[in-house]
Amino acid sequence: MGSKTKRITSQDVANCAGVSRTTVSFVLNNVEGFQISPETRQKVLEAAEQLGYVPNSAAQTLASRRTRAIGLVMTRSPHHIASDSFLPQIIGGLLKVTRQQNLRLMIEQVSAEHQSQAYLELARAKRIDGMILLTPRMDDEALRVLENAEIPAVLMGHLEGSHLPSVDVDNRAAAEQAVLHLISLGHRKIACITNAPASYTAAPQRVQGYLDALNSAGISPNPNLIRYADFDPESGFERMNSLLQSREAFTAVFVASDNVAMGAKAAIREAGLRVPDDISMMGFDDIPWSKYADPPLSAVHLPAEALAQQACVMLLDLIQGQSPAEKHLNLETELIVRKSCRAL
Amino acid sequence: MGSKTKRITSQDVANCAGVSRTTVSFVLNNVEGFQISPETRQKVLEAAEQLGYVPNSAAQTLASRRTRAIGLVMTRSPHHIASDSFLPQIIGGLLKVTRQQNLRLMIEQVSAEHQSQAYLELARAKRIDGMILLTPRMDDEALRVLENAEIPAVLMGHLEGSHLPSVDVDNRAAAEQAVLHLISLGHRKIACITNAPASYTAAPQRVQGYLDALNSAGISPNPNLIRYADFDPESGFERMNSLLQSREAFTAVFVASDNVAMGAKAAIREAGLRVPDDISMMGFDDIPWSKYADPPLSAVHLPAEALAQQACVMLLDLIQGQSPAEKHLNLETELIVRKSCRAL
DNA sequence: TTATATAGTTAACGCGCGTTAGTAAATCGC
DNA sequence: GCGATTTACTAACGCGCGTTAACTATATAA
Repeated sequence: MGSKTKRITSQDVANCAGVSRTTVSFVLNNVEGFQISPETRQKVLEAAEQLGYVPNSAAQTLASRRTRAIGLVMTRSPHHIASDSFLPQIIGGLLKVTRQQNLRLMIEQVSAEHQSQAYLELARAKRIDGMILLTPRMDDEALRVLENAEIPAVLMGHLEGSHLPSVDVDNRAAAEQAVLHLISLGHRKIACITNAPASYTAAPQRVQGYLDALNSAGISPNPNLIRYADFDPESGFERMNSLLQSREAFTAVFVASDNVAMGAKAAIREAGLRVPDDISMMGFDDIPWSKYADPPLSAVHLPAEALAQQACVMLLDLIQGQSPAEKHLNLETELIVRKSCRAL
Repeated sequence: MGSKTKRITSQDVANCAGVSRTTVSFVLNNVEGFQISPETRQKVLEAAEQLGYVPNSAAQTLASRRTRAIGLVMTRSPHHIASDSFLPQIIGGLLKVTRQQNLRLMIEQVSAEHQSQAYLELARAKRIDGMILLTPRMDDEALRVLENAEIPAVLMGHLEGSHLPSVDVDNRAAAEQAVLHLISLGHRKIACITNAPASYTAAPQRVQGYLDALNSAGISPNPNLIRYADFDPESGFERMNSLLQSREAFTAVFVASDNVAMGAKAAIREAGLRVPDDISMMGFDDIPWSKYADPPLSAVHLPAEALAQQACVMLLDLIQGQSPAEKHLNLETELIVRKSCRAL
């Protein structure tokens, strides 16, 4: 355990086992097509075990041109990341796959300023074999560059007109379903607070679902009842205050993010109103805390872990040169009815 | 932008600029002690820019023996990670530092089974220059191995008897302060639900603070009022139910994790009781949602981002061979009084 | 004028490993 | 018993870069 022990290389293992380094490599990597006698194999494995040999991954990468690592790339600021109630589920889902496939997971945050270069450099530097892109923005020009490059990448979310493979839910349909539920309870004046600014694709999609639900019920949408939030509870708090102060009447609100909904609910409470007695609330995402909120929040369940896992699987296909079975995978959502909506 | 463009190496840059590869390396890495004429430097920079040269990090690592990457190592299961309301703050804090230092961040999850090897292999594989260890467990023998190895590592949390540098808060004192606040409001029958099983160091420390507060107020602790939760809201829900069903009387509860507290609060509500009217609740961590809970949760504020940043800074010192200024850094906590505790 | 320092640059080695082309010995067919 | 095959292994190259030692040309000192 001394600290001056030299690094153990495959050459050391070879010497110890009395074979060549090539043989060590063949044995340890289970290379097909080369015959290794059982006793030689055994000797090598024992030597490696005894010396505590761990291959140097930089050398492996350099020689094999594969890093065995993938990147999770986020475009949001560290501040927003800190209150992202969704991230743990994503990371948990990714870790499940990466551990089982013996991959490493790298977290990258690229800022809006140097996006155009960031993606490319990430892959060109060969730190990762491919990447999963979180919450893409429609105005992200760097993504266009990615499409023309040879870099394996999977989108979590959907980007209109992009050929990048993607994993997503049908945001529009899910939002429509949620709002239809409110309508079925008798609500007709329904407000909407988005999850994010309009430049993030999911936001307008969910708004569209909201509008479609209203239209299909013969309710003409009131633009004054729509607010665009910005991911965090603070923004939900503000937007709800804005709605309440607008003096537009509404009996229910569809908040396209549970995280934002937490803030919105606080604003309702501070205004002396109650959920669902005065205002019914429908969320979106079904984060782990929604179930324990007061009242328990009805919401569209987003299969976050499954999304992450599927994205990871697709990415692995891409890395291995196979185009994935489905280029744009849509996972199922589910409407979870709890106690935040009441019938009129 | 063709996909068949060969990788651009420093040799290409050298050829393009009409100099040697060595000169390219000197210019691009700003190596001291070698004089490069301004015009040569300029030529190299232009060539690199024009060709879109991005150094291959595997080759850099192999040659320089530095990865410019650090790892965040968690021992908890992917399932627990998914509901960790704390993780985003940690990652956000780390990203701030790593971006500014041009480092990469790797997320690792080591399972309890092969812990003993895991830490060592991580570093020996030279994927990372050092690591930050989250929520260490007291019975983690692999950590002992780390201490004797030459691997830069910083603990987030404290481990009794470990010489590993650490960043933490004074859990005992913070918990004591929180419970003293309850006592000052007149509570004398105070229950306690921990954040985690006793094997995670922070849990017993916070319990100790709870006990110290009671003792200093001349209240003899009731062991029947203590429950050990398991990180997530579910466990909080269960433990609170267990407390309520025990028929032991209590007017307040100290929950040593806001995340757990959310579940506990739901249990109280489902039992037909109210916070703070029937039971006052004091949390710990002050996660971003506590402020928006109903009622807003009083809690000890844990400077999560700052903890992450400090851990990162210490780790960088370690990697550069300097022992950090303070080996065991304790950051300040703050008692945030909101509306979940009432005076008796 | 000769020795010496300095500025500017490069040849060449090594980091640790994957992999191809090849070698030597054992086995086989007839 | 001799070439043809199979079995078991290895020498040697290259991945792309950092870095040391050396080399050339010019300026300075003796």
